[in-house]
Amino acid sequence: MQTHALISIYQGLLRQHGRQHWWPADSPFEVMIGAILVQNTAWSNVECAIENLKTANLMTPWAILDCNIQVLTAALKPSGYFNIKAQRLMSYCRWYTEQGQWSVLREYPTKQLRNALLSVKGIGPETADDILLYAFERPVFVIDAYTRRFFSRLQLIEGTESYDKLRERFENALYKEVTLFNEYHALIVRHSKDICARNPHCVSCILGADCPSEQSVRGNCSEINI
DNA sequence: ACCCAGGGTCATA
DNA sequence: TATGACCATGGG
Repeated sequence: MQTHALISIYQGLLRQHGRQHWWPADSPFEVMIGAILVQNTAWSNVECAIENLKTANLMTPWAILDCNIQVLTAALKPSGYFNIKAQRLMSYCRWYTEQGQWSVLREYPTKQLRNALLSVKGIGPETADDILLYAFERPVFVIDAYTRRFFSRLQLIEGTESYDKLRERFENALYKEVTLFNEYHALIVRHSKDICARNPHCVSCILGADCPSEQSVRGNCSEINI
């Protein structure tokens, strides 16, 4: 993976979209909840569910563990997969409180914390990395569907590589800085939703001046020079 | 009416 | 290891 290409793409995204200030949440625990609820789901739906949780006073792991599963399920309805996600929140909160919650977990080395997260049923590699990066502020590079599509259109990856292989490639090519990884992933998501989401041929729109968004929406984006 | 969204698990081959 | 079915709502 070429470091220079990744940096210039990042700079292009940042210039076009500005800082994203992720993750949109009031607390690290809310980040964790959001990371589980957003699995294969539009964020706008997750926002509704999080509002429901706040209204029902269910934004602490203890409140969730104590509540009726049907109450939890009802609150999660707008985010889809509500039966599964209610169970995933429960099992996550059980793990989280039994491990000693924030004050204990924050002391774990990143690798150990990642393995611990992956041991929870319902937490896969991407959700674990969302939590590591945006709640625990560890320098891990999140790989999601947008990231695969974006970089495979730029022909910098094949796209079918394993999750961990891709993650290591990006992490090895960049300075392991939390703020860089935070903004980079947020910018890829923002960019993908904003401009390229429904256009299979839009590979770029990265250098805003070369590829105005209106043009890209019509499918006429020019190839980017990295 | 379709398609997709900031995935993960489980059953099969 | 690698596909496929399943989970379910809301917006384009």
